[in-house]
Amino acid sequence: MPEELPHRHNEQIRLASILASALKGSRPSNVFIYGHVGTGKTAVSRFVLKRLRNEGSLHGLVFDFVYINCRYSDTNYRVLADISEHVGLSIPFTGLSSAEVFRRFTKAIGKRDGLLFIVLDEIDSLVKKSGDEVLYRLVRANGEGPGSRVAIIGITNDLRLIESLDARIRSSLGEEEIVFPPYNAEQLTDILERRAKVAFNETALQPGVITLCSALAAKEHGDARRALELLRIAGEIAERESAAAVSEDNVRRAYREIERDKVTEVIKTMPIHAKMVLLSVYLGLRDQMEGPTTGEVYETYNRLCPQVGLDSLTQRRLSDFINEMDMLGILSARLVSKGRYGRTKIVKIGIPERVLREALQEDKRLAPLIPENII
DNA sequence: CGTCCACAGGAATGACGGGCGG
DNA sequence: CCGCCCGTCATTCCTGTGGACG
Repeated sequence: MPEELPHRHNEQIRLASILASALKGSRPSNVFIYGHVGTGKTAVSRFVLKRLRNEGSLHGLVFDFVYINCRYSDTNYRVLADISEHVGLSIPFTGLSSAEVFRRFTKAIGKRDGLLFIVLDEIDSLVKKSGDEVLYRLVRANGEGPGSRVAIIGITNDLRLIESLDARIRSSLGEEEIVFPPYNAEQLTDILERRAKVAFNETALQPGVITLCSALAAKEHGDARRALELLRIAGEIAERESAAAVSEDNVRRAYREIERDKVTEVIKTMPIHAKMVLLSVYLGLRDQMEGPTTGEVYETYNRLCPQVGLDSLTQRRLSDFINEMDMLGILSARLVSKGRYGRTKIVKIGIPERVLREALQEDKRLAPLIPENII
């Protein structure tokens, strides 16, 4: 991790100046941070908070912060549990009512001094899945009792998130807003060059490698994390082949490899019914170029299930699977109306066929169902 | 211009595995 | 051990709907 965050100076200043009122002893505004993935939202927040904590201790003030990634803690309960554990409580992963956890949390925090910053990263996945109840509670956690107080920093990739929140939360959480613009290709190049200076020998990168990495990443909303990952994987590929230097071709291979690994990992960990749905879509694809409808997928799925000794689920459940995989980009489902002949979704595979086959083959239970020949 | 298809997707409900305090 | 509540997964029942057909 670098000591500095290039091209994010303005954002650091902005966030710092909002939070700095804590140094004067008052509770800083809650902050909402917007921006695409890999635009440095998380890094800047952590950086600023760490410095603020240090600065605070110089002035005899106690600042603490919890970082919670709401993609993994995506229920009210888990968010509360995570925060509570941070302040020294031990909370079982299930068993308590969330009201109880919240009560314990407010009690514990009342006994502490200072200010607790709660960073809720990827807050959109929490709100989408579990609503905004926790947010409401946390926002109101302040007035209750003396002792320490909380300030909330919400981070989201979804720019429209705040509209979907309850008005009371909106006004309180969105007291301040910061938007992180994506990095452009030039800035990405600069970031990569700084990092490459540390990570690679001077001659280890062929000309054009860094430019290609940043160009590929710039296409994906200026994702700096992706750019760095590309460079690293490309380096690993070159190393594996004991090449003298990383080539542009290595970068392109890294690009494909990253894509593939991400997808197979996701598919591997899916429940078997989801895999069966995926396979059904794949088989449906073989007959028609347009891709099967939900109904057709369900038919195939129903036919397949008994062959592996599985009870089939309902079509309602299956359509949830299709939607989930659509969100993940494994499938692409398009809502079409065929007028008199109904309204359905046309489902297609969103990943290279070979990748899909390999991922499905991993599961011994459905391997026998996968046909030899390709479309 | 209304009908009606083939679903989408929301809401309520229930089974299940689990932890809690008492 | 009990009664309670949790999250997760799944079912059942339901209302909503874009647009070709008649």
